[in-house]
Amino acid sequence: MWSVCNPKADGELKECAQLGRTLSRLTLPTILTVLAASAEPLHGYVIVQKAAASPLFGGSKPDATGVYRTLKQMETSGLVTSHWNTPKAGPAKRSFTLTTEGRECLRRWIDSLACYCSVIGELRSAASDALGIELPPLPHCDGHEHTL
Amino acid sequence: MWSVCNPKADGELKECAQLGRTLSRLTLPTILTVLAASAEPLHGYVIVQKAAASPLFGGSKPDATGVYRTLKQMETSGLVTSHWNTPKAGPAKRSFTLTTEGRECLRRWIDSLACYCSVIGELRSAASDALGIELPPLPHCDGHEHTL
DNA sequence: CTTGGGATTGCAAACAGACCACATATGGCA
DNA sequence: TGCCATATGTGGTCTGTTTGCAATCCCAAG
Repeated sequence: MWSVCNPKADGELKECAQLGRTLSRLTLPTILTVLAASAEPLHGYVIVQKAAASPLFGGSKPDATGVYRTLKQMETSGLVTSHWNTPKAGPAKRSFTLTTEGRECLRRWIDSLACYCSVIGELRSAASDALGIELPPLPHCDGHEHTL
Repeated sequence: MWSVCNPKADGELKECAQLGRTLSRLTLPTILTVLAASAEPLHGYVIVQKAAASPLFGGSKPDATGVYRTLKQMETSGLVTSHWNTPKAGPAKRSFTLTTEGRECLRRWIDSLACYCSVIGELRSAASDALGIELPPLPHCDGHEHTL
């Protein structure tokens, strides 16, 4: 059903922890990262493919609608620019390039992500504390071999 | 405006990374943890206070309405039980106790949180990779000294 | 003519978040 | 005595975001 990560069998988790599919606000930094990792401009469709390979989506493609929407919103806020390729052969494609601002934004996201991580980590350790068990080591989250 | 964590000045982050206030799905495990950490049953009002001290909310109280609603939903799904205290003096209070199922659920959440963490960590390292900078060490997230 | 890459819009269900109003109870202050 | 702040619990509404689905369009290859 959802895909962030699945340390246990599907069934066991479904019982209880209702995780969101996408950690719900991480699509944007994922797209930023995909773009930053690429030498050339990419068009939306390719971004969807690449994003699918990211840890966030763990192999299953995110809904293209959402990606296009995010991309548009990113353009209006200046994180990316786009231009149309209208090759003689093939459909028109819109290619997106990261702006300097976009790169800056991603740099900031690195800190934000660290905060997310530490908040979650603190909650996690508080939880195992409260249960009186020792903090289990981070399980190796499989289900997706990440190559962004 | 929001409070998860603020490594930089407010302004700088607001520009770009739109973090949600609550990482949006972590209220439930927070409540579970608060309850698990307490020897006696707690009533809603106290849970709100204690949750406010958790890393998630970083000092600012979550909306009480939401907490009560979550609590109710948790009861119908068997994670907590409640009973009314109607002391001679003082208003009636509803006290919540974690069930075995609730404790089990929290245990599962510990794994889920680990996954969140590792997904975010991977994204973070992919991002700094893509930017060609080295992974900055986790900044110390202040703004709240956590004592759940 | 169907399939598939590529982009976009609209809609609707779902949910989160912030309020507000209400119902009690206690204790303190003027 | 009357008013108010602080506890406590609950219901309702309003607004906004998420998000997935369906439908549309273009073009090319088979």
